[in-house]
Amino acid sequence: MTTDFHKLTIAVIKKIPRGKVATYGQIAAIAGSPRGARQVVRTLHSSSDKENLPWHRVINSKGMISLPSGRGFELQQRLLEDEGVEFDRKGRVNLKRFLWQPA
DNA sequence: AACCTGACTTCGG
DNA sequence: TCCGAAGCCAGGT
Repeated sequence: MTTDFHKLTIAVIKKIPRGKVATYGQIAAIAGSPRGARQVVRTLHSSSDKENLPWHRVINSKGMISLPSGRGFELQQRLLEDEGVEFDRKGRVNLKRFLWQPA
């Protein structure tokens, strides 16, 4: 897939600072497609490794990790905690504090 | 070309 | 705050 959206998405994800998180929809919007959250997912699936993307900093709008337990969930949560991102009792991140605010 | 699927999101009850 | 339904987009079959 070689669309502008794809490239932009990669570029945007690379900018997410350590200790912060971004939502799929947020990234999609910045990349120019407010409704493209699902495309962001594709990009992660296809280029997270080769592009060296901080995929663990991408979570859903509820502030929760979207991966199924046993297939990355634990890893993602650990990586984020290592960067200082906190999870509440129900595994949610306080977006008020950790959401990346490009500005 | 139709149909299915996914690391999503928003909205109403 | 939680749950279900409906909307969305693009790639794979």
